[in-house]
Formats: sequence, C-alpha cells, structure tokens
Amino acid sequence: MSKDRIFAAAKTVLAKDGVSGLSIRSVAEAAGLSPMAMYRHFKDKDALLNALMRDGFVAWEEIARAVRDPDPIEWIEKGFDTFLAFALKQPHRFDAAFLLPATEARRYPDDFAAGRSPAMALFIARIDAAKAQGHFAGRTSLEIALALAALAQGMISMHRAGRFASERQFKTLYRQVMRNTLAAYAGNRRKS
Amino acid sequence: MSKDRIFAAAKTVLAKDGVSGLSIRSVAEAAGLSPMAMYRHFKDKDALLNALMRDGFVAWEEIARAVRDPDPIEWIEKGFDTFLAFALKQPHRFDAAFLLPATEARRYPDDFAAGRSPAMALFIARIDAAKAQGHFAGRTSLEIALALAALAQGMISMHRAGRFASERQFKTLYRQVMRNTLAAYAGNRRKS
DNA sequence: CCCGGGTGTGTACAAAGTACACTTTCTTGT
DNA sequence: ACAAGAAAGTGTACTTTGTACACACCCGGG
Repeated sequence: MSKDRIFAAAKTVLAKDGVSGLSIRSVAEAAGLSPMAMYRHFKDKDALLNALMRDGFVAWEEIARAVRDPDPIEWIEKGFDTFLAFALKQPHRFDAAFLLPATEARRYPDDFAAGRSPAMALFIARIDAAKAQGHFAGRTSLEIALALAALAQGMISMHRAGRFASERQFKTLYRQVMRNTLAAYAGNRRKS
Repeated sequence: MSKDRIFAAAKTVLAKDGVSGLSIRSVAEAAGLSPMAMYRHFKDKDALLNALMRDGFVAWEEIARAVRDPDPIEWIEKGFDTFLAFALKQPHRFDAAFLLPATEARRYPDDFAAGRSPAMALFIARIDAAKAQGHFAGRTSLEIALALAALAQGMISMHRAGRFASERQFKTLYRQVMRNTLAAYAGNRRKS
C-alpha cells in the first residue's frame, strides 16, 4: 500500500465526512488497513491534516490557473466567482485548505504564506496588469491582493459559521460585496 | 452550584486552554463538579460552546460600544484597531465568537446573523453618519459594513491559520489593509 | 413526615489517538 | 538463490473524551 493510495482514501473520507469526520481509523478503514499502519506513512493525525491542507491549496491553485480572461479586471471577477464555486462545491476541501487553525505541528510553510503562494502570484500579476491600464493607483499590489483574498475568505468563513440566513442570500451578498470592493479599489477607469 | 458559576468556570477554561482544550470534564473539574453534573445545565458540549460563542459576541459588542469618536470615519478606524486588539488579547474568546464552525446544534440565531447584530448596528449607524458627510456614495450601508467586517475577520482568520510570518507583520498589514480599504470605500471627501 | 423534582454522583461504554511489541514482506548484496 | 535487514502491517492496550443510565441526596410543601 503506497502512501498515495492512503492519501487518496483520506481525500475521499474528507470529501464525504469533512474534517470533523476524518479520523485515523476511518481513513485506515477506507484504505483497507489497520489503524496503526497509518503511522508508517504519516507521523500523526496532524501530519495527515497538513497534507490535506496542502492538497486543497494546490487544488485551488490549479483551478485558479484555469481561469482565463484577457481583461485583468474581468479575470479578477471571474476568479472571485471561481473561488466561491470552489468553496461551495468542495466545502470540506476548502475548510482543510483555508480554515483549519494552525497547530504546533501544522503550520503554513513559507511558500504558502499569505502573498507568497502561487495562487496569490497569479492574482498579483493580474493586479499589476490592471495597474498598467490605470487602475489601482497608489497601493502595492500585495496589499490589494491580500485585502481582496482576505475579504473573500472572510465572507465564506462567515457563511460557514452560519451567519447568513441562506446560501442564496450569501451568494448574492458575496458577489455584491466582491464587486463593490473591487470597484472601490480599482478606480473608475474601468472599461474606458 | 448555579449555572452561572459553571459558565464562569467554562470561560476561565476557555481563556486558558482555548476551544480545543475545553472539555466537559475540564470545565466540570474547574467548577468542582463531577462531569455528569454538567448535563443538568447544558444539554451537551455543543450547547456549552454555543453559550460561549454568544458570550464572546456580547463581549465584543460591549467593547465596540465603548469606542468613542465624534468623527464617524475616525470611529470606524478606531473600531478596526479595537477589533484587532480584542482578537489578540482574547484569542480564544475571539475564536469561540467568530471562528467556530456552525454545527447542527449550534447555529447563529437570527439576531446574530451578519448585519443584524448590535455590534453591526453600531457600525452601520456610523457609516450612515459618514454618508451624511458625503462619504460612501452609491452603496448600501449594510454592504459596506459587511465588506469591512468580513475583511477584518478574514485577515484575522488568516493570521490564526498561521499565514503570516509573524504577529508583527500581521499587525502592520492588517492596519494597512483596513485603512486602504476604508479609504477606497469612503471616497476622497475625507476631512474636507 | 414524606415525597417529588431538581441536582449531583459513580459506573460504564464507545470513539478516537497512539505507544509498544511483534510478524510479515520486500529488497538487496553476494 | 538466499540470508539479512529494512519497510510495512497487525493486535493489544492505554488514554482522553462525550455521554447514557441508574441511583442518591436534598429541600420545600402537602
């Protein structure tokens, strides 16, 4: 049994039962192993969660990379919608990637730090492109990217915490708020 | 043993050991009771967490109510700083109030829904006041309040997830981002 | 006086993480 | 091809935690 097969089983369990339903024992059963065999491949449960966090992060990066639009502002708007879709379609994976609190054993490595991940690099590149068109005057691209990413994540985390009446209402407000904020930052030179 | 005393013990345990360190048994011990006595006062652990969530929320409301500034924009900026201080000084209480995921048994009641809490009402009132001075043209106060609240929460949740190199860096970026975004929304009529 | 409800206890079981010791299986050098 | 060692897997057992269940205590009103 390779580590990959076990990890695939872990992803299946995560997708079905979420972070709270994922246990060493449940993954071991899904992989057809005894619980203790897990420890040959992952130091402990935190290490497994860490791997799932990275997996979710990388999954988002690949989805983000597939977003295409010649206009940088349009690209950013599509990115927000794509992020929302990712969070709603793969909620547990989203949780693992973006909402899991840090623990002693499980920290974001430097290359995932806010503003240094590949997904963020894509985002920053588009902001730079938009700047070349006269948008976003007066602030660093990192600050803008961070603000918009934190905003999207904050909205989704509020939704996950049950602070909207319905998913429908949440989606509407999310889109509204993201567009408003992007417009407020980008300035009014849009489509000029 | 009144429910209040048990709850006080729960708050002590929460403050010291955080959500993950809070168990029925640890609270019972802190209150000088047997574990099972807890169930006379709280249906289950989720009900206890629910009470702690509300407590944290109310604590924030009281802190927010104490913020004073005649200028609405200044008030909002002070509010962001106060929110950051709250999150850093009482991190576990902040977790309980803002970051705990919703469960079947534990949902935000309607009166805590995003945009309907007393703290949010204060915020919205200040945005309305700022509008009277010519700021924030063209968007509803709720949308603006929601965006700024979600942004602050998103930044803090990123920090809690370990996505900044240091607390120092995080604080700097938080302040920068909050001020940038507020300025982007408020428009340039400030202090005119 | 005694009795019913609110409060508290002790016991017990299930789920889960994981330490430990042992077995099986694969790899590799000769 | 085969023995030796490494890698992978197992069974058992202990701990922590939530919580069901049955009983005990205690107190005010008939």
